[in-house]
Amino acid sequence: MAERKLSELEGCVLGLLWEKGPSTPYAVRQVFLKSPSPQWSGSSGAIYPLLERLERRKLVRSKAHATGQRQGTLFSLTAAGTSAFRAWLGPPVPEWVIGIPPDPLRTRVNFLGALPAVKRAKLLRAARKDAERHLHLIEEDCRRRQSQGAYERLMARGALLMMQTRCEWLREVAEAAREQAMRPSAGR
Amino acid sequence: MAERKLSELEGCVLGLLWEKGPSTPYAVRQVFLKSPSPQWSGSSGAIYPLLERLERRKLVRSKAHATGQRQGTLFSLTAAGTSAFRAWLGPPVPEWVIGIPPDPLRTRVNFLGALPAVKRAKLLRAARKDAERHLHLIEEDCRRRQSQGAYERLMARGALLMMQTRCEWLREVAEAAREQAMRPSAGR
DNA sequence: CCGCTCATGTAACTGGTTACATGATTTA
DNA sequence: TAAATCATGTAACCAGTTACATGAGCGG
Repeated sequence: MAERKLSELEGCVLGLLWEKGPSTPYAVRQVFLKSPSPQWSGSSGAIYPLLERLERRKLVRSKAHATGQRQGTLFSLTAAGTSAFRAWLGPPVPEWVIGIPPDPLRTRVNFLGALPAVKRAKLLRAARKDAERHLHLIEEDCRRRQSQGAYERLMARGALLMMQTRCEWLREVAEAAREQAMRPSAGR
Repeated sequence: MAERKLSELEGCVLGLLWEKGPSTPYAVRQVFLKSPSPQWSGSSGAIYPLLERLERRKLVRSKAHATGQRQGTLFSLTAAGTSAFRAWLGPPVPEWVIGIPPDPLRTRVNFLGALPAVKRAKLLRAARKDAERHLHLIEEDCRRRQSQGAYERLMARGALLMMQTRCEWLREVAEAAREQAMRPSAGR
């Protein structure tokens, strides 16, 4: 035993195979490409080698699969793959999975003082508008998923709650910035 | 012009130099090492080469700096570095910065159906406890930052709000899972 | 039949990671 | 002075990225 542990993307791909059954690499990619919050590009350069890796580790098995002239490969979970996937899921769930994920917007807010007041206001205005728009996207995605399983729905709901909080927080930030600008001793 | 654009970590490091003034690589590392939500390891293998990169691009300037027998380098922002940093901050802020950041816990919830009910319950119990603990950490960090600048505080507040939402969401998930378990046709 | 999109891949690069090495400084 | 840890670095590795290549299927 003592196999090298799965990367996050590898865990996800195993999960997709579990969820959707035997799939082509292309089908796997589409899930990532179409996701509303794309944490991975879903590029072929990521997926194809990854599946080969998993096959070498016997977590996945491949089967030739041709549609017409075009030939491809269908991948499915092995028993070992299934249990590796369950182990990846947890428990236990590692610390860093529980903790708050990194957020590039938060770090930018940290440095907002580096901008002249005008740019700062402009940034926040744009950010709030875009965030609001993104929120609608997620709401829609959430609604679309009502037909799916309980946990898919709960995941989507998680994204929704996060995005709502994000918007409220941005409102607070913008408000604070506005107050800041009123005071004479602003700007750096 | 048309310089290659800054990575997220590069932007952060420039920001730290802006915030703290001339710093040694070691000092920069400490910020990442001590951060309560470590999105980067802050390893020397990341920071030293990064600063060299930035120096080659003239965004940063280095100065020999010895304390006693030990010699090191002090890095500071150049004018070009300052404006590159401001440009990185935005506006405009790229889409993916606005959108909800990826969250490994959310993806795990998506696949929760793959676990037997007992493990699922156990996972959620542990996750909620750990999340609650993490929340306290962040609350504390938040309190500690009250003395700092407005935007540092707002960043910390953002983290706090997110973590609170995370905890509430986890409660929902656990509740839904409990209901699920009650119904006879559960488990896969 | 021409061009567009679908589907399957490969290759080069890169921004990080972990692990290791080394000498200075502090502490027991 | 021996052990710990501080501070500075280097080297090998790696999981992703973008960019490119190729042929199938299909709509005009």
